Amino acid sequence: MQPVPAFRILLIDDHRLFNDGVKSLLNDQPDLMVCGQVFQASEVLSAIQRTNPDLILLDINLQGSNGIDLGKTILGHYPDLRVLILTMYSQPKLLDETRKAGLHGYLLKDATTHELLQVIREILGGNTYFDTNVADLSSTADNTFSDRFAQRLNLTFRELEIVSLIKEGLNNEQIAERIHLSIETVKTHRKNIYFKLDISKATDLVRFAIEHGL
Amino acid sequence: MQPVPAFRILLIDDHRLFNDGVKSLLNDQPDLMVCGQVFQASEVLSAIQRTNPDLILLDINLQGSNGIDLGKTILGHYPDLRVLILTMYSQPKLLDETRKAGLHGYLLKDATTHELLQVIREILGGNTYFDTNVADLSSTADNTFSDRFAQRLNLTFRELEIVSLIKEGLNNEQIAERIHLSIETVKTHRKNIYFKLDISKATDLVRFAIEHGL
DNA sequence: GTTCCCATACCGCTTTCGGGGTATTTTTCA
DNA sequence: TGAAAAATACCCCGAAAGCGGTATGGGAAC
Repeated sequence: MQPVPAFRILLIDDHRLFNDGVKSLLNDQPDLMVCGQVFQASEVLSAIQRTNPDLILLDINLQGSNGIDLGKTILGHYPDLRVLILTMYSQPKLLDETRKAGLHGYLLKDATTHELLQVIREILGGNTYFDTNVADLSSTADNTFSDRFAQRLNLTFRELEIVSLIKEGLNNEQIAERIHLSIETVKTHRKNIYFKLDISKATDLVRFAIEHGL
Repeated sequence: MQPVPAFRILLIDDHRLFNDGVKSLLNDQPDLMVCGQVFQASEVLSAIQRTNPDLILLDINLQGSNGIDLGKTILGHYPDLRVLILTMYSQPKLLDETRKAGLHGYLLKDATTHELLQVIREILGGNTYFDTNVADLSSTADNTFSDRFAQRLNLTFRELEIVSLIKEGLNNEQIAERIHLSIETVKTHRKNIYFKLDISKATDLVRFAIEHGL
């Protein structure tokens, strides 16, 4: 019936409806088939053994564990498997962890179906894909984000340092202590940062910093 | 072609993949059809007018706004519409809010497809359905991401609303205007939020909100 | 039917932030 | 070797946030 065997995909997501929905979407594709669905982290390894998948779609938010660690575990046992993280979390930190864990992709759940299919085929073809919508960094991120943003937004290194500390929740006094400056200097830097980013308060800065992975 | 016209269903969920998945599931049913998909709260009313649905499947966690309020608004404009909340949040309080808002159902996203179809038909038949699996999660604090729920569960609905507005960058005055409260009340809520989350300032809150997808 | 929680609202007081400046010393680099 | 940019530092002042209270009405819960 199937002239070329389809790629086998295992879905791991404790949201059954999402799981079912993706299954339905994927099974519409002639070259892809869902070989199994898992709703709990504990069942993953046995399901892999049973269903022999080529690719695993893995949610981060699993009951009892987190998807990135689970992905790492899976690769430890089955190094040839491809693993794509599929998540609602648009967090550069998580994307970074995913990359560092050696997983093959990170896609947001608000991607379109078309994007999902593209990414799946990309990964099955041996490439990786890390959603650029998570942060403004290209898929070939070899240099630090800071450098890129420093240039783009004309933030100096000192300013970036202070952005980072503000993001961490330090106030002017704490920042001054931490990097051995006068509070007044910190305030000056802060003012300059606000001016350059065209914002007016710390909450804006935190949002900006997190959204841009600073 | 269709001897009996199918019920028309409008999907509102900013997770496109979930949206597409459910669409695919529903369109497999002869008596149901997805008449439209909406990814943003702002587009809902015009989409209803355009697509003339019988039932709306509504996520709670829409960017910026919240599904329950949106559902209430929808019923205000279209009282004959049926609205089913479809959410990942297993919170009795939210279920309760849904019921009080006069919406017709509350189903968890980890329901099975079969359950979803059953519930949809139940609601289209004039009944309501409120998921009995909605558990008090206060006891299950085990995995990495449970803090997202655990901590969030301590926040009341009003508090969550204010968290969201603070995250958006509004100050007390603006929040007070937006949701028609006294500034003093907003300050009180803010204090309570800080206490519950064990933080002390707005930047901490923004970080918390973003990291936890609020 | 009383107790607890939530949402509402106010007061006073202190600290921090944000916006307006100015100014000196390094560093960079053309 | 100069000019520009970066880093440092200070002043004033008003606005906002944060912290300590107290209080009341309405539901929900038990």
